[in-house]
Amino acid sequence: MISQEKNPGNAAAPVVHARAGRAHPVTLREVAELAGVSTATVSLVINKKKNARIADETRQRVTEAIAQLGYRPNAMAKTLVSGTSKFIGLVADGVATTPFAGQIIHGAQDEAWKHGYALLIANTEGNQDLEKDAIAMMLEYKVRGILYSTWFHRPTGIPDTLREADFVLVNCFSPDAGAARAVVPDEAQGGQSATQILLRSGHRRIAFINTTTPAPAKDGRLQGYKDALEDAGIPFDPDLVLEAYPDQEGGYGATDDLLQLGVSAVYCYNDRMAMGLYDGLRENGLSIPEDIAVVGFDNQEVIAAHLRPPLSTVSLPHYELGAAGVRMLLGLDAAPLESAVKIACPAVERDSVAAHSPA
Amino acid sequence: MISQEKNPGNAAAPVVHARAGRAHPVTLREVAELAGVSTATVSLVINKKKNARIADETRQRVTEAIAQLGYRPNAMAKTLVSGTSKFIGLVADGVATTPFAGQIIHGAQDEAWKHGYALLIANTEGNQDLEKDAIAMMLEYKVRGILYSTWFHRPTGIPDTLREADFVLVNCFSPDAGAARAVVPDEAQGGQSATQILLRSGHRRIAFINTTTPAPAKDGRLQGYKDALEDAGIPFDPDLVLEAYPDQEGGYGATDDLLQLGVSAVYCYNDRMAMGLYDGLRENGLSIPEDIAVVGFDNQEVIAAHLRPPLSTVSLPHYELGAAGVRMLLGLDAAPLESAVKIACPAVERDSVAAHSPA
DNA sequence: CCAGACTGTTCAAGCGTTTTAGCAAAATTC
DNA sequence: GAATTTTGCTAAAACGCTTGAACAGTCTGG
Repeated sequence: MISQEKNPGNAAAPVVHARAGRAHPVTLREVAELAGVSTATVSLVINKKKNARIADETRQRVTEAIAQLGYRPNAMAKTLVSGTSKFIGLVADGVATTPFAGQIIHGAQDEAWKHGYALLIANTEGNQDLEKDAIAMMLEYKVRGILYSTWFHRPTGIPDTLREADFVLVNCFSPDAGAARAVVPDEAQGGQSATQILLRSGHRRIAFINTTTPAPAKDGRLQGYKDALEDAGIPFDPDLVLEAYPDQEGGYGATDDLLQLGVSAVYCYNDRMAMGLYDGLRENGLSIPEDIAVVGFDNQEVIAAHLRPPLSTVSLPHYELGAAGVRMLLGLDAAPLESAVKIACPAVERDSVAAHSPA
Repeated sequence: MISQEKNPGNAAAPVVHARAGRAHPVTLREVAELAGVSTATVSLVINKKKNARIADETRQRVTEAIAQLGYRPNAMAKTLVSGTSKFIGLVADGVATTPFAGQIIHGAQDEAWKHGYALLIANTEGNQDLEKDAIAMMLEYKVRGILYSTWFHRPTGIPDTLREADFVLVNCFSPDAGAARAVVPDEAQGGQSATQILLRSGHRRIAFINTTTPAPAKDGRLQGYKDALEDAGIPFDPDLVLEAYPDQEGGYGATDDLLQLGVSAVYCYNDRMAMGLYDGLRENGLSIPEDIAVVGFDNQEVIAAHLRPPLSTVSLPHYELGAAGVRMLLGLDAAPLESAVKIACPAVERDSVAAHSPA
């Protein structure tokens, strides 16, 4: 029963070069002939048109012919007729390159698929020419629309050619409001959630190590921190906000300054920083969360879930961004032109913050 | 100069819903009419056919008409005529989900693009039905071929429908040799390189913490370790090989056993394990690389490059796998059917192994 | 038993290209 | 100056499918 049936009559055939023997792909006409009907009828059967009146017996015959011949519709021909394909383009400046941003692809893919669309992706690495070519290609393939995405949340220009298609910005937005539909993560809410994890655990004096790199995330995450403090009735103290380069080294390097602050908890701009900080804290003989509680941001699985102790953080909703982008493109979600739609960054609590430990 | 020109005559037009005003995409015929020639001529000009004899003046006129109308060829129509599209399908069981495996997409994309092909991707999460649909879709779109890839190196079955296309296995292979072209990482060479990093640094007694999970990587990486030792004239000692679950917790958990061994260096099955081991070692007051040298495997950037100290490791060549897969598919690289082509896993030396420190 | 309404199916035009064969005019040859 | 070649361009078929109009039959109701 070793899937032999597929290749009937190949007794002791020599190793037929992998590519099966479909010299001439089966067409509608051939199916029609075998079933003894017109191509129109076959088409009607295949597409299950509701207004089509087809005798059961005929339908049966056609179905059999299709199976027997192993017929596959030619999507290109279909598209030619209909004018638009079942493709959604995804041009990215580096989602494939970046570990977690890949989830944008994943989310977009799943959602697109759900609605019968396939993803056509192009990774441009920020190369403008490549980008232009990629968009042109997508246009030529008559994509339903294009998702223009960036690997980190930022403002972006909109290539002229992009305007020729229906498009949505994902994880980025146009500086001139009203210029384009867009979906981005809600940095402020995320920052607020992160801070609240600490607040809920009883901490009152909380440091924030922000990034040195200017970006919507820098402002948003800080704003969220302020919002959370305000809600808790704690005055914002600018001295508790440090800045460092947003990677492990930056976090590690901020250790000393942080320790000067006399805080019981710290919220880091991202998980990588937190990872570096773990090392710094440990070197100072401090333990997490007993001596100091830590939360990160991004929820970079490979890191956050496996640090010792596992890091409480807030998720950058890449998957959702991709999915929402598709829904927006297809007009399933509301898509205000005035401003970007914000997707929540849900908190992910792990063990770097004690259940309840007033300082 | 704010990219206004594109939409001429829109004085104070109301917010025209994003989608530009291309009611009827420009066709070849329209270009032909404007240029005062036949569609055949326009086609000839566009495709720069070498045998085509076109007067410079005509060519000029056509080119202008194209520019003026903003004509874009309809790729679907083209494909209909030619029979195959400029698509290469990539079906993956989880490359988008997995951080670094995303590089397979990236490599495939770049290489495909280089040859004028675009990537059509489908992430199936291992779902067989989805996979079948994905392949069917690709077949319907007349892809040039399909790359069938897995997120970790493993043997795989070949879906029947896949056989209808030209295909190459990427990061996986068929258990029945000779059944399919495939490209995989050279685990043994990688393991050997990893071990050699340690050997070169003067270590003689080297432990290997292998994974508990059966996989080609498990066997290959062990084999490489043995090979390296043999080359160095060091007898293989099975007692120096431990096993643990291949993540941070596994590495951490292996610390005690490792310390019993009295080795000066350890080679971990992967970077995540090494990361956990770092913690375990540190807790025992040991420092890396002074007290014990460590090398990992995979070169998971986010981790390896940013541990303290940065981890020496060996790269899993995902990008290359994707690229090689495409080349193989297009017949640019030799593609033996007997066995999978192996791609080297290059060593990446960082600071977790001292330059030269005989135990 | 006939007009009208269904039912089941086919005709044929059209989607936007590519491409081969062929035609008229211009250039070249002898 | 006729014969031949070359040049520049076009007609039209083909690619595989969809779809609205049209056409025979078969039913129904009066």
